[in-house]
Amino acid sequence: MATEARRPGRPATLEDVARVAGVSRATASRVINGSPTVDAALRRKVEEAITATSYAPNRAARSLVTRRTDSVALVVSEREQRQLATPFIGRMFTDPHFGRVVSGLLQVLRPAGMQTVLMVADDEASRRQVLTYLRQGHVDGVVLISSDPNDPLPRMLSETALPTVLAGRPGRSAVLPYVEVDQRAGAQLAAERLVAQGRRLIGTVAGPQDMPAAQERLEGFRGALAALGVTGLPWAEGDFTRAGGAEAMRRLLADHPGLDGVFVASDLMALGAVPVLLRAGRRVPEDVGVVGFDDSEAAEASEPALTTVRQPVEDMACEMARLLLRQIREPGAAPPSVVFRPTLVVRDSS
Amino acid sequence: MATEARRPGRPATLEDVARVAGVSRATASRVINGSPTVDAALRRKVEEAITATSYAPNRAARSLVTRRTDSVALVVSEREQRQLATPFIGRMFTDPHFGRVVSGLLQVLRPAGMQTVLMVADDEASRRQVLTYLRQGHVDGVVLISSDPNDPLPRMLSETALPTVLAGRPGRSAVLPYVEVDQRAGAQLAAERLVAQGRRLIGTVAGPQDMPAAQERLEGFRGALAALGVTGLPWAEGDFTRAGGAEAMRRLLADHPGLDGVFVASDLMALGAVPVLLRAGRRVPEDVGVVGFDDSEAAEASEPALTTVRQPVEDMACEMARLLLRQIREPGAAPPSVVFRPTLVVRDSS
DNA sequence: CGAGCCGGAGAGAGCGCTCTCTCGACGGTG
DNA sequence: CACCGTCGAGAGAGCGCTCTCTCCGGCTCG
Repeated sequence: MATEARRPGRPATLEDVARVAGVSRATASRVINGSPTVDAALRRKVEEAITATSYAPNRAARSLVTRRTDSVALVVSEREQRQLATPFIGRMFTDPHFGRVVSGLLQVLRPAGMQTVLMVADDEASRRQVLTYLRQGHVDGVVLISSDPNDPLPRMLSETALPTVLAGRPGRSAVLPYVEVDQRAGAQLAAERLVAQGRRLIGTVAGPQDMPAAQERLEGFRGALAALGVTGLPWAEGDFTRAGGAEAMRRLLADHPGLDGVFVASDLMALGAVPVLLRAGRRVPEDVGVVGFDDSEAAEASEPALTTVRQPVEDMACEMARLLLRQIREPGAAPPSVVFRPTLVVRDSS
Repeated sequence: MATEARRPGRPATLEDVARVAGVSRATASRVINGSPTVDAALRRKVEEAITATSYAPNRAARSLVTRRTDSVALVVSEREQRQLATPFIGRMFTDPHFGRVVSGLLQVLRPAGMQTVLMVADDEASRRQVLTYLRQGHVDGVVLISSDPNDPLPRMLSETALPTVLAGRPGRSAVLPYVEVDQRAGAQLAAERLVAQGRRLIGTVAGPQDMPAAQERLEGFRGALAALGVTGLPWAEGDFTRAGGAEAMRRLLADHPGLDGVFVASDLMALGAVPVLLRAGRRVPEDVGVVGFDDSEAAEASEPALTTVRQPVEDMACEMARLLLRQIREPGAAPPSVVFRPTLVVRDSS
């Protein structure tokens, strides 16, 4: 169209829009930012000009003056992977759980017009780099997913004034809002299920005991069993991987061959643990009942389908995004953390 | 430190650095951007000032004048998911394959100082939104991962001048560079393996035949078998999901109970197909050999461990990032597409 | 010894936008 | 009829940076 491309090859600017609409730049800006003090006729003209020039605001220019960027960082913080030969970045990315979190976040961030910048911190250097980036005001807020309980990033972030939300309670104390599932309540659901089925020789494959979530699942499970009159909980520690779950199950079974029920603190570990039981000649659920944790996709696909404690991961991620947006819009008071109630999903394994 | 924070609460600017170093803004800028025409003594002073003020350049301001943003978009384009009750964004995120791609991309982008912005296009509106964003110059380049062969986005992107790389060959013709594995060669590896084991009643669970990759795997497999003297390939179409693989396997087995070998066009489908065979009383690999495609993590974990055609996903993603960076640095000529050679990973299933 | 050259540094414009300040027009009031 | 308040619109500064242009001083060369 004739009105377009005053300067060849460059996208239209507000100046162009104003000229086409026959108004000042300020008025065009008012229309774009929804100011109420614009005459209806002029507003129409500006809107037409915007269409005619296919104008879209330059975020860099806007951000320069407003000090907002309309984007947030999704920071994935991982334990350093020194032992790997190939420099493999972001092992967490291949975890479907992570994908569910991303999906939930985008569900809220996208309609809010927020862009999401993906960053990984997996060693001292990258952590510094990420922090510098964040501190420099390139994003309005941060969602931090950390798999390392000793991660210094939460504390470092809490020292900046940057709005931040954590996925899960941080290992070290940091006064940042987080979103998490009630681990103890989840463990209690598992305990109640197994006991209700008449199982009494119950063990658990726990997660790494330096992670708060894993600790709470173990303690919560032990406490719930005790409340139900079952004491003396045998357990083995896995590392939240499939292989780790298998290994822990093997140890547990060797020490306690009479087990008739197992709470495995993650579905992924359960996926490793169940075959160990089967190969040892135990039928699941007839001989040994198994309850997992997460309700990941793997739970449904496993053989037999896994009875498991469901975390509403997507909902939790949505809530994280909402908490973050609230902090961004109302600076100052950090919103309270949110703890979700887990539910039990009964399938075949118990 | 005393020299910091000339203006309270705001990060240091180039002006601050210059003042602290006792030079002009221009010289400070030269040092930061590595201009060679700076006296060594001044350079030192500026570098000290940078440290003292913990200065980091404001990207918005820089981008405003350079028209570069030092960030690229990772656009995930998916078929519209109307049928879902909950607005579930980005089902692809939960696919470990996607995570591997992200990991590979970051491996190259991060050292290059490029930020990665995550975007999803899953319907007409979001596609337009994404395109507007991209066209406005908010990113220097685009990596497009599309699961929809009829996706209009590649064509739309090729009409912009924006550097772009596609993951996989696009369904519709678009003159954009892509990175992909040689599908036919992969299918040939599978055919050779099965035939070498003396199998002759060979079928295949193919992928959706509107996807080029799935087509080529089927045709490549058929062609390779023919070259080996095996003709008349029975096949069933799956949708690249686990359940779809199981369903297709069931149909295939019902029509051809005498099968002694199956090429399943993705590991995920194989994960569904193998249990169908086992439940039908076929031993794997004794009665029926199974070869998958992808060498996903699932392949190793499956029971029996899956013999599969390996795609070097991370390497391919690295290459995508490199192609993109090259386009960004040398505008004009789009680099050629790159096709990777697959390899066969022999495990237990065939 | 003076003209020309060149390396190195500073001055200053301007990228596209927002937002304050100013101004004009209009209508209601004393 | 003069005054004031209000509403809508424009003028213009300035966000932090890059980059061209200009200038200065020291060197080489005729």
